[in-house]
Amino acid sequence: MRPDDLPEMRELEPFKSMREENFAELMHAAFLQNFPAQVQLITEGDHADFLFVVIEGCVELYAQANGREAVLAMVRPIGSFILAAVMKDAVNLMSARTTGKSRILMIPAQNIRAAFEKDDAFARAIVIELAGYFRAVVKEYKNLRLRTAVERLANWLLKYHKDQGAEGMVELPYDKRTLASILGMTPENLSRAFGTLKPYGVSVNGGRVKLDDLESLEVLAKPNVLIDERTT
Amino acid sequence: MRPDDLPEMRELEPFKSMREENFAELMHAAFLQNFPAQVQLITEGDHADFLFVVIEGCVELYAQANGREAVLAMVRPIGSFILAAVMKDAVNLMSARTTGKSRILMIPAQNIRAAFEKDDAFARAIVIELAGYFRAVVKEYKNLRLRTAVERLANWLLKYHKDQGAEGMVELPYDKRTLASILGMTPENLSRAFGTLKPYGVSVNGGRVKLDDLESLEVLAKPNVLIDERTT
DNA sequence: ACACGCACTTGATTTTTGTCAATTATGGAA
DNA sequence: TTCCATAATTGACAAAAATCAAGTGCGTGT
Repeated sequence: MRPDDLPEMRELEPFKSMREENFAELMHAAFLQNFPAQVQLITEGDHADFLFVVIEGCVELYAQANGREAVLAMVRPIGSFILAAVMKDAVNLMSARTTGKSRILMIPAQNIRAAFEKDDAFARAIVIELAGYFRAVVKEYKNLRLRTAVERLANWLLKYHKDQGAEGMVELPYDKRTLASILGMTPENLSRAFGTLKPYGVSVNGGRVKLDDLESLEVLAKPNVLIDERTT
Repeated sequence: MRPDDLPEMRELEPFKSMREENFAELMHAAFLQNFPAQVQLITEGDHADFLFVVIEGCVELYAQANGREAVLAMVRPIGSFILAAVMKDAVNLMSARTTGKSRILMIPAQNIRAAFEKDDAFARAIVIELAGYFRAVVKEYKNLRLRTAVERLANWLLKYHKDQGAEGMVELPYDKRTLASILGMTPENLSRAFGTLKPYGVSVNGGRVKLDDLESLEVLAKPNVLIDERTT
């Protein structure tokens, strides 16, 4: 790949802080691939051979055990995944599949690690990146431990409502079965959770959710910066 | 503090990789404190002013919301906590309290960040440290999402059984209410979970648990390296 | 338009987990 | 030792969530 094919990559942490020559070298080793929907990119337990960067489309990170499956996160442009496994030269803890047509940059793990050894600024940027990832999972964990399913949905709605301009409307970014799994519940339970939120001004119409009474929804949800805030 | 007061600190990642002068400087800025049991060391939401290193004793990391409380982790010698918050110069996502008499090293956050800027090897060691933390939380998250309470207990027993020499006996390292919270259940439920494990050769006597039928316990638990292994 | 498949919903039921209350250990301190 | 506070257990019950089984609705392709 040519280093200037993806100017937005250069703007992305942790690549922003890299020395030009190291960035160029990394990009030369990388592959930019187009994938259709529902392609398995990595499987949990496999060795992490690439760092993945989602340039376009959407990727679902999930895990399986005991006949159960859980969606752990969705990665949208421009976001990377399995950085921790790459840095530790270890196996993936999650699987990944595209949920729609996607354009994905694959950077060989050994090149990432080589750049990490060579480029001090890159190494430091990765610290901040990983610290952010760590804190994001801790928040997800707290969300699951400290809230019921209805509370998780209510807070999810408030968060995405703010993201989407806070105009009394939330557009669901994925289908409901995926949303249910992200929120740690079954699709049936998500339907019912929407039902219990009706008295709080929440009305669903396909992928559109109308929020008519934010005050009472917030009373129910009790949003918490130490769980819901993305940047904190 | 004198740099040679704690030789074991020097052996600990990420301090092992530090240049001698930087380590000495860090240690000079640090405080070694003795705390009795049940002392609140940090509170979630407060700014992270110190990196904590448990030298002796035990510290409980926990979080609260919606009138609920969850123990997220126990830190034993020699382990550190809130590294991510220190690196990001952010607020703590968890609270911490001593569970018994403890000796704790407190290193001012700005000194950690200064050493991080100055010492390239230290910066790189922190990457590995944080990547390990990240993967540990992901495993905890998967444990919670993909297993029932009884399965979590069964796997916890198998893990600690191996830790303690695999001699058919597990000594509980903390009281049962704490263990219950670590496993994401109520104390009442933990009692009942021990009850359901009785047919699988599990018998409890105070803080001692006897495992008489590891084979059938493993059939029930279905241990998974991508959840239960500490190092992977 | 029609039929088909699929996502979603709804209802009935079970399982799992939490809550409340009452007992029963258990481990110091006097 | 006895007493006391606390931890742990047990039972009855309630709530939350999962499961199973129909249904409904909706968009696509023919």
